[in-house]
Amino acid sequence: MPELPEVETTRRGIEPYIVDRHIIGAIIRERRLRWPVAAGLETTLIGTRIVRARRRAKYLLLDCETGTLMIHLGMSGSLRILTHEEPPMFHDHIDIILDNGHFLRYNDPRRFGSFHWLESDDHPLLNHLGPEPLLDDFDAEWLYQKSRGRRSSVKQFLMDGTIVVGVGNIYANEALFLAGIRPDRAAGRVALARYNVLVDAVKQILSGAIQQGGTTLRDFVGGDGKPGYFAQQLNVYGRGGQPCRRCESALKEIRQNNRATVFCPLCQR
DNA sequence: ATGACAACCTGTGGGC
DNA sequence: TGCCCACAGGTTGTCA
Repeated sequence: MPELPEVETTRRGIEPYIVDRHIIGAIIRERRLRWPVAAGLETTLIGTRIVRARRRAKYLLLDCETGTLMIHLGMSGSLRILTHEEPPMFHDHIDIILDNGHFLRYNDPRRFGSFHWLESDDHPLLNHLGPEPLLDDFDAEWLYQKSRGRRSSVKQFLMDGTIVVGVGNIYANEALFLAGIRPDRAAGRVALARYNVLVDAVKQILSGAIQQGGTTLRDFVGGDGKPGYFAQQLNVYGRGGQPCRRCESALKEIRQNNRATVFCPLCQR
């Protein structure tokens, strides 16, 4: 479920509890995630110290003295801090035990997430990622240049991780609404000036969602176990058939590449 | 190179 | 109440 704001919320939530802590143990109850968890990971982690918690795209990168633990939350993953030991609940697949008695606990019903240990700063999964949407190298010129000749929709283009990372289904819908662009318009037929508006919309939506602690639809919780509050500010996602907040006409819901798309046929062109 | 689609999973909600 | 189907916040790999 997590998109970039939810991953960033998680990172900020766990960071103060894990940075500068030594890992004294790890319990892996279920190794069958998106990719199988490496057999020796428990041993690899023991004794190392976490020096920093970074994010790249939707990956959490826990830099340790001896390497980097790369975590993806998939569709249904969450991480939280336990201040004391608690019996594992259903789908609590991984615990990382810290030297202050705290636990970092990973829960993931659908098991689309992943845990990788990186010896260097480099992994194939990180190699072909596009720019971070909140940094300056994500701009209209980049989108414009990458989109020329593309016949697929601008929404699909925006959700392509080689173009820009971190924009999932919710925020793609929201950003396109804010920018006034129809999601089913061909990416190659959006003018540079409109990509300028879209870039601003993406940045605005994502930073707003981070400020609100992410979007909780049914079960997302940040590192502190609390839900996010951005759902109340969604303009289109999950509102098919309901009135547009801007012009009151009925929002249209369609399906693009098997994902729900909602837009206002009047406000978005 | 691009694009469409299946695949990996479990849980939930709606319709009947 | 219960069953079945569609759908859910992601991403990769395969095939045309």
